[in-house]
Amino acid sequence: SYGSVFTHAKAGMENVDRERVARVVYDATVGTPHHENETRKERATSKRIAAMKAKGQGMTKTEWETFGRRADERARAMERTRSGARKWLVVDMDGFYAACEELYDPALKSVPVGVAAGPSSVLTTANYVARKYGVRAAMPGFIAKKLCPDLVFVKPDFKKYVKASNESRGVFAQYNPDYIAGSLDEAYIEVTEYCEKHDTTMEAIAEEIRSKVKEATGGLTCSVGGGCSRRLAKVCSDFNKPNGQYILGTTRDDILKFLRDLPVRKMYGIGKTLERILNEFDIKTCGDLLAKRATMLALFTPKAFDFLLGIALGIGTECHPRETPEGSGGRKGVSKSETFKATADKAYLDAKMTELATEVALECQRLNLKGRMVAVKLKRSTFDVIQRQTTLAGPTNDVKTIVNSALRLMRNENSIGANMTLRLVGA
DNA sequence: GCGGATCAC
DNA sequence: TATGGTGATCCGC
Ligand SMILES: Nc1ccn([C@H]2C[C@H](O)[C@@H](COP(=O)(O)OP(=O)(O)OP(=O)(O)O)O2)c(=O)n1
Ligand SMILES: [Mg+2]
Repeated sequence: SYGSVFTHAKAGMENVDRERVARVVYDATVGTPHHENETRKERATSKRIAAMKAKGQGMTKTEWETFGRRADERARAMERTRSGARKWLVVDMDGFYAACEELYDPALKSVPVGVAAGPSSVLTTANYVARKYGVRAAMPGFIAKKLCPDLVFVKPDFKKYVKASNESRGVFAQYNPDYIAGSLDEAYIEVTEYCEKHDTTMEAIAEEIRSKVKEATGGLTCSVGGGCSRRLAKVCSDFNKPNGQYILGTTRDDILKFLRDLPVRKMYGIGKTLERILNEFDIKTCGDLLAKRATMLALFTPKAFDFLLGIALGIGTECHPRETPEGSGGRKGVSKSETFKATADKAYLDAKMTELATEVALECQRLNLKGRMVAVKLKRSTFDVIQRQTTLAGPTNDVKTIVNSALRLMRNENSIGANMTLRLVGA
């Protein structure tokens, strides 16, 4: 495994013994179905990389020069759209679920805490005491426990998180009622007008917000990033985490200097796989990304190229999504899924699917939404995921229609060849 | 339109 | 012993 998920830098994990983490994770995981599935996916990525490299090597010098010129032209075109006029803040709570739990049980503050449904489930987050051991979100509880035997598990309690979230949002609304709620613990706030009207700065507002959020939530800390786009503000929110802030200057110079040595993995939208692909082309930082723009143009799709070039230049996401056509839409899906002890028992799987599809339909009714498509998700005991979908005659939130479609989709798969042993179903 | 894959949180 | 749940997007066909 290239292991980037559990070993790459995250706030509060700068001094972690990464060798030890990698070893413990590997020892606990090697040979398991989950690990087999991970290596299968990695092989697929290797193949993808090989195809990209072959494409690059098959190109003539002239072709490369053309890509170079075109990439430069795209960069110049993007530069013409550069604007440092907007002011965005991103607020992100520190160790959110764990910090909420500490409010209700202050004794947890001094011990390592992981928030998970159980030791064989994965952690939704860990407090900063636990992070020193390499314990973090998305890590299975039993591995976290190996890294940190004193780890205390706390079960997630969403009521607490929704309450704290609402309290913090009350603060954000004071600066812009049209703030964008990312998740429960994160918000994008455009303060361009507020700064004008009140003759103030992002720095000052960030200080205020941090103080007011702490007050409003009864003690939760957050970190704030600021910049001239949502993308830059977002990456800055992590820069001085926890309980810190970083405001990036808004000139081209400020931005390119900041990006030059910033690992690409820090940017929203670049995950473990894309990081690995970029690394194969000797791209580790956003600065590398800019330097290798010709390679990017030659090997990635136009959309992916634009995305990467935007990251390299620090351009894009300056405006409120409301100002763009795509951004103004509402919710696009409702789903329920559940993991259980793997089984091929058709009666059990049918009952589970019926239960979940019913919940989806009722949730749609509650939200006053109708769906044009029903999809089911099946995860085999080998961890590979199968999705099947069907487009309905017309939009519906009728329980019978949705349940029957879901059952048909699942049974159809389950009748092909041998019965599947499943560990998860969803609709 | 469908299915696989990736990503964020 | 054991690896979550929800929502979204993109790509290739
Ligand atoms: N794989 C994940 C990641 C996060 N979360 C939940 C729990 C987190 O508390 C919350 C916020 O996610 P963050 O990425 O902001 O992480 P934290 O707030 O926990 O820590 P940090 O201080 O790094 O922001 O979302 C989750 O359920 N599953
Ligand atoms: Mg957070």
